[in-house]
Amino acid sequence: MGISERKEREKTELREKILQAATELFITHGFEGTSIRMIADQIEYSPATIYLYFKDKNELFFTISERAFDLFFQYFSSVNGIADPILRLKELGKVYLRFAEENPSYYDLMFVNKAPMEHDKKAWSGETSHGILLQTVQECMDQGHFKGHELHPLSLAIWSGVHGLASLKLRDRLSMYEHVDIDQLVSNALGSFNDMIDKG
Amino acid sequence: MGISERKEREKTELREKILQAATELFITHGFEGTSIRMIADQIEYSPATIYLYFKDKNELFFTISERAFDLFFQYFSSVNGIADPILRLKELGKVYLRFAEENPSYYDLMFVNKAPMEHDKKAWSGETSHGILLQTVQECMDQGHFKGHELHPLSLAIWSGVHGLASLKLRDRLSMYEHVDIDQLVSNALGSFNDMIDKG
DNA sequence: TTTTTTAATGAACGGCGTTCAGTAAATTGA
DNA sequence: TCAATTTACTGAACGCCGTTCATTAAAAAA
Repeated sequence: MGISERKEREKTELREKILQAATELFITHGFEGTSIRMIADQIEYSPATIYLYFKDKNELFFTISERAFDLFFQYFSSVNGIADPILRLKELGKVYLRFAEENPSYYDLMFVNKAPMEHDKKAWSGETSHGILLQTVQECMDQGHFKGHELHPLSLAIWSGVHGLASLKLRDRLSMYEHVDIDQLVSNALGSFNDMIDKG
Repeated sequence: MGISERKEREKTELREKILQAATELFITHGFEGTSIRMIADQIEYSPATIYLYFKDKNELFFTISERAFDLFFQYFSSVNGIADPILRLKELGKVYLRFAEENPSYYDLMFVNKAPMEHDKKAWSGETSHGILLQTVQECMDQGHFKGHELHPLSLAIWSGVHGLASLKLRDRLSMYEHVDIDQLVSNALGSFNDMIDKG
C-alpha cells in the first residue's frame, strides 16, 4: 500500500511550502513584520493549519535559521582552497561581509535578531563555520603569527570585528558618516582589520 | 496669573512620569516587549492619555534614546583626563563595554534594536561621543601610530570591534563557547584588540 | 457499508498600537 | 455668580497579532 507513503510525501510537501513562504516573507518583511496569517494567506491555507506542522512561530525561526547556517557554511567553505592561513583568514572576512550583504534577513536571524530561548547552540559550533574560523586562526598561530594571543579570545575578537561592521551597516547605524560612501567605508574598515592582522 | 504656569508644570510632570515608566519597563521587558497599555497601567492613566504627550511609540523610543546617548557621553567623557591617546583609546574600549554591560536596554536601543526610520542622525555624531573617539584616534595617528591607516575607516574598525563584542554578548550568540566563562572571554578578546592597537 | 482516523478549519481568546467621540472638570468672560 | 468655553482625560472601538480547540469533511480501514 503506497497510500501512507503518498500521505507522508504530501505532508512534507506542505511543510516545505510553509517554510518557503515564511522564508520569502521574512526576507521582505523581516521576522517580526511577518505574521502567521500572512504565511497562511500566501499558501492558501488557514492560519491554524500551520500549527499542525510547526509548534509555533519560533519553530519556524529555528528551522529557517538552521538552513541559514547551512548556506553560511557553504560561503565559508569556499575558502578551503587557500593554503596560506593569513590569506584565508582575510578572505573569510570578505566572505563573511558578502554573506551579510547578500542575505541580510538570514544574517539578521542568525546573529542580530532577538533569538528565541531555544536558539540552537549547535548551529554555529563544532565542525561548522566556526570550526573553519578556529582552524584558520590556529594555523596562523602555528606559523608564528599572533604571538602572545590565545586562540579563543583572538578568534572572538576577529569575529567581533566583522560582525560589528556587518551589523552596524545592517541596522543603519552609520549615518554619522554622511559625506562618504558607506560601502566604501566598510570595505576600508575591513582593510584596516587586515592591516592589523598582518602586523598581529 | 500663575495658573498656566502650574498647568505647564503639571504637563511636563506627567510627561516625565510617562518617560520614567517607559524607561523602567524597557529595561526590564525590552522595547518590543513593552506595550503602551503596560505603561498606562504603571502610571495609572488610560492608554489614550499617552498619545496626548507622545505622537506614538516611536517617539518614546526616540526621546529615551536621546537620554541614552547623553548617559553614554558621560561614560565616554570619563576618559578625558588621560593624556596618552593610546591609553585613552584602550580605556574607551573598556568604558564602552562597561556601558553596554550596565545599560543593556539603552545599548540595545542605541545600537542593536531595529530603529524607527526617524532615528536621530545627530545623536552619535559631531561634538559627542563619536567625536571623542575620532579625536582620540587622530591623536594616536599624530603621534605616529596606525601608519598607513585612514582616520575614518580605522575609527569604524575599532568601534566595530567593541560593538561586535558587546552585541554578540548582549544577544546571547556566544553559546558555542560553552566551557569557558563568557565574561572572561569577552575581556580577553578586548585584550586581543588592545594588543593589536599597540602593534598598529 | 460502517467505523475510525486524519487533515483542515472557523471562531474565539486575550493581547497589541492607535483613534476618536464623548465627558467631566477647570478656567474664562459677563 | 452663572453660563460658555477650553482643557485633560477616557471608554470603546478598529484592525491587527499569536495561538487554541471543537467541529467538520474527507479518506482509509474494518
